[in-house]
Amino acid sequence: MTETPTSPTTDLPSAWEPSAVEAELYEGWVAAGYFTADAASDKPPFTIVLPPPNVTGSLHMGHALNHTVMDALTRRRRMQGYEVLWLPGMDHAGIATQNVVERQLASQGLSRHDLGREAFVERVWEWKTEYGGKILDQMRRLGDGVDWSRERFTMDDGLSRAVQTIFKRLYDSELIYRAERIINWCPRCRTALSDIEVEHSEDEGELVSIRYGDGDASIVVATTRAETMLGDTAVAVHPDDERYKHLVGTEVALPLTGRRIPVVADEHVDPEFGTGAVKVTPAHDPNDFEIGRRHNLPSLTVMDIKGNITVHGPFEGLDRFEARPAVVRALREEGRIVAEKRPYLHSVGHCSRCDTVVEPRLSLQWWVKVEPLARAAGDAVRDGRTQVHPPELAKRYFDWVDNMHDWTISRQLWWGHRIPVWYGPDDQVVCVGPDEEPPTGQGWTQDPDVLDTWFSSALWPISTLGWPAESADLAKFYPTSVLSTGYDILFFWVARMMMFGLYAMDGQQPFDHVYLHGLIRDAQGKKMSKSRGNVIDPLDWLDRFGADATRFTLARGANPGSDMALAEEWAAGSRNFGTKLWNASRFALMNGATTAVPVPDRAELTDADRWILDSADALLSEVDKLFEGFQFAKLCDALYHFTWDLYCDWYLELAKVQIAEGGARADATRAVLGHVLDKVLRLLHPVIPFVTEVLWKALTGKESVVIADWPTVSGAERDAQAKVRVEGVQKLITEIRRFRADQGVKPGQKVKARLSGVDAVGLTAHQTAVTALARLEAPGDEFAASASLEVSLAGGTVTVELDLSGTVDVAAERKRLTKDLTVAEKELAQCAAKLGNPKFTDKAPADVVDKIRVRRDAAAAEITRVQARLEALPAS
RNA sequence: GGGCGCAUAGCUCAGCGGGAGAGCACUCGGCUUACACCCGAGCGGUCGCAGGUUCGAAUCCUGCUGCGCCCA
Repeated sequence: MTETPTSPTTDLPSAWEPSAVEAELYEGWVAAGYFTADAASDKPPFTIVLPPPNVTGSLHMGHALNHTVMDALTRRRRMQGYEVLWLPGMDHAGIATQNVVERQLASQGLSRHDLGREAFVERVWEWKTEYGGKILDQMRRLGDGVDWSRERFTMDDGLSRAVQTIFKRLYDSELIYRAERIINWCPRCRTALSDIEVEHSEDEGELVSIRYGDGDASIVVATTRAETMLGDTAVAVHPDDERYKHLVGTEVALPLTGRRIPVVADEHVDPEFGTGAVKVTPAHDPNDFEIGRRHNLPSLTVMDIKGNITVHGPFEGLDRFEARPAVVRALREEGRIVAEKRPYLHSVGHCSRCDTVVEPRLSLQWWVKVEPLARAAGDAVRDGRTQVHPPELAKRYFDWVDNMHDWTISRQLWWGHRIPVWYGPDDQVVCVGPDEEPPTGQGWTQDPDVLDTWFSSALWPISTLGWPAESADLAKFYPTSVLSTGYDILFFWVARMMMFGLYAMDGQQPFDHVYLHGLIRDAQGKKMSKSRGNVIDPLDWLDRFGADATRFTLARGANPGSDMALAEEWAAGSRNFGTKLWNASRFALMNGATTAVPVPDRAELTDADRWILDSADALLSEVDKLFEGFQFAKLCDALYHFTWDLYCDWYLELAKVQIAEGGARADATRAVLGHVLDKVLRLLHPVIPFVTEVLWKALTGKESVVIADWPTVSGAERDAQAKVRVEGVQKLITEIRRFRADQGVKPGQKVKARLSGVDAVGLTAHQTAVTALARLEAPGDEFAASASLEVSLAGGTVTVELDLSGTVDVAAERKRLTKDLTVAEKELAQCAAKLGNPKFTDKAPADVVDKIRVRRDAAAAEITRVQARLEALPAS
C-alpha cells in the first residue's frame, strides 16, 4: 500500500446505493492495474482462464454464477499474495455466428453465396466489431477482475496459429484423418455435427410396417423413417431366426422401385424387436452403415444436403418430411403397408444449435482419433494431477473419456479456422504447418471446410498464454490453477482441453483443479427457458439489486455439482445483507471504530471482546477451509451468520454498553469493533467486492481492499470461558425477552427488575449488559416484584424478579412453563431410555455415555424446577 | 435400453452413525438514537415407503415408489 492512512471517514451516506458507485469503482480498479498480471513476478502464480463465452452471446445467470466463482477465487488469491492471472476472451462460435450474419443477409435478400467466401468472412468480422462481445461490458458490471490487457479471441492470429500447429502435429502423428462415414448432419445449418452437438428427445413419430417381396419370399420390416426405404440395399435378420432362415441369401423386390435387394443374416439384428427383420439403409443410418460394411452392401444416398429426396421418380425434390407421408401413401396404394402405429414415441436427434431434426448422412469428413488422447485425459484425473470438484463427477468424466468415439472436426461452414489441407491435381494431400507455404500451381485447392469451434476452444488454456511460442506467460501461468465451469459442458469442453493440453504440453495438465458448478433453475427447480418464460436476466438483478447482491445470491446457492434454484426473494435477501453490513459499519464508524490503534492486550478486554475476536478467528479458519474445498454456499452462510447474528445482533449491542462506560473501555471497544469489521470486510470482499471496498476504505483510510492482505488467524488462544459466559448472557437476555413477550410487555417498555444468582454463574460483570439488552431498569425503592422467572445456566440458576406494575398473565405463564416442561420431559425420557439399556452403557463410547448422563441430570433438575414454578402459580 | 443422482419444515436447500438445522415464507409485538431492506418473540418436520445392520440410523445396506440428469 502506497498511500498514508488518513483518518477514517465517519460520514458515509445513510444508504448503500450500488448503482451510483459500482461502475466508477470498477473502472478505478482496472485503471489502477490491480487485475493486470505480471509474468516476471516472483509471487506464486494463480491462473484461471475464463471459459470463453460465445461472441454472439450475452450474460445469462449461468455466466453470472461462473464468473462470481472465478472472481471470488482470484480476488482471494490476489489478497493472499499470489500473482493472479484471470484471462478473459471469447470464442468465435462457428455455427451460431454464421447463422446470425446469414440472417442479417437474408433480411436484405442475400445469401452468403451471393457474397462469396471472402466477402462473407469479412462481413462476419465487421459484425463482430460492431455487435459482438457485448458480454464483455456485462462482465464489467458484475465486477470481474480479469486482465483486460490479455483479452483473447479464438480467431485471433496467435490462436489461429495454435490451431494450425496442433492440426499439423496431430495429422503428422496420424491422429487426424479423413474418412467417409455416417455423421450427424444438420440440413438447416448444412454442416456436420459431432455426437455431442446432437440432443436426443423422445418425439412422437410413426412406426410403419412394410412388406417387401411377394408370396413366400416376402418379409415385413418396420421403420420410423419410411422415406429412407428408397435407399435400402438389403434386409437383415438374425442368423438364428428360424422364421427367416429360408430367405437368407435370397433377394426380395424393394417396393416402389422394383430394385432387388438381398436378405442378409447379421448378429446385430434383434429378433425380439418388431418382426425381427430390419431394412438396411447404409447411407442414412449408423447401424445400417455397419451392417453394410459387414456384408459389402452398396450405400445409396437418397437425400441432398438440404434433406430433399434425390432419387429419380415421383418423390424427387421433396423434403424428407414431405416425402415420408408421400412414400407411405404410395406403399399403401400398393398394399404394402401391414401396420401403422402413430403416434409412436421414439428417440430423435436434434441439432443443438437450431433444433432441426438431424439426418444421419454418409459423408467424407475429418476426424480426430481420440483413443490415445482420451486415455491420457483420463489418466491425468486418475493419477490426481487434475482434481475434479466435486469428486463424484469424476466418474462421469471417466465414463465419457474411456468410451469416447472419434471426433468429427470438419464443419461445412465459412466462419472458422479453415482446414490447412491442400489437395493436388493427382490426388495429393498436403497438410500445411504454420510457417509453411501451401502448394501452388494448377489444380491445387484448399479443403473448403473449417474446424469445429470446440477444436480451437480445446486449446484455450495454452493458446491464450502464447502457445506454440515458448512465452513468458506460458512459463509463468501454465498449468492453470482452476477451471470453473458448469457440469453440462464437462464433455464438450473440459475433456477436450485435457486432451489437447496434455498432448501439446508433453503431459502437463491444463489445470490443477476442475470446479464444476450446477445449473441455474427457477424457484420451483425448473430449468430456465425462453419458452417457459421463467428466465431471470442477471442484468435486471444488477440494475435493481446491485452486483454484490446478485453475486452473493449466486455464491450462496453454489453447492458443488448441484443445481441451484433462484428467485427474486433470494436477491432481495442478499441486498438486505449488504444493507445490514452497510448500516453496521456506519454505526461502528460513528462510534469511533478504528484500525489505527492495535487491539489492547487480551487481559484488558471484556468477555464480549474476546468472544467476538475468537469467533472471528474461528470464522477465518472456516472460510479458508471452505474456499479450498470450493464450498461457496457454506462459506457465504458462515460469513452471513457471523456478520448478522454474532457481530450485529450481539457484539454491536454489547459494544454500545461498553462505549457508554467511556474511558479506556470505550477505546478498547472501538479498536475491537474496527479490527473485527476490518477482517469481515476483507473476508467478504471476494464475494461482494463493491460494498466492501467502500466500507473498508472508510474504515481504514487505505488505498483499496482489492490489494489488502487476506486476514490470517491471530494465533491467540481461544478463551473458552469467555464464550461460555457470553452465551450465558445471551440465554439470560433471550429468556427475559421471551418472558416479556409472553406477558405482552411492549418491547420498548423498561421494566424494573432484580437479578439474583448472577455472581454464582460468573456474570457479575455482565449485569449492565443484561439490563440494557433486556430493557430492564434498576429496581428502585418502591420495587414490588409481581413476577419472576428462573434461567438455568452453566453453573447455576439466575432468578429474575420483575415489577410488571400490574397483574400477571397467569395463563400465558402457565403455557410457557408447560412448554418448557414438555421439552425437559422429552429430553429426560430419551436420556433415561438410553441409560437404562445396558447394551448402550456397555458398548457406546464412554464420552457419549457421560454426555447423556449430564443431559439426563440437567433435564431432571429442570423438571423439578419448572414443576415447582407451575405449582406456585395461582389458579387462574 | 444402460448408467448416475435426488427424495429432510409451506418453498429452496444444508446435515450424512450418538441432542432435527439455515434462508425465505408465515404468526404475534414493536419506527428501542446503525438499520422497518429493520428489531424482538414465535409457529412449523412419524427426515419418500418397506425391510435389514447396529447398543443407537435422517445418516450405512437391500428392495420399492416418485422425480431429475447423462448416454444409447
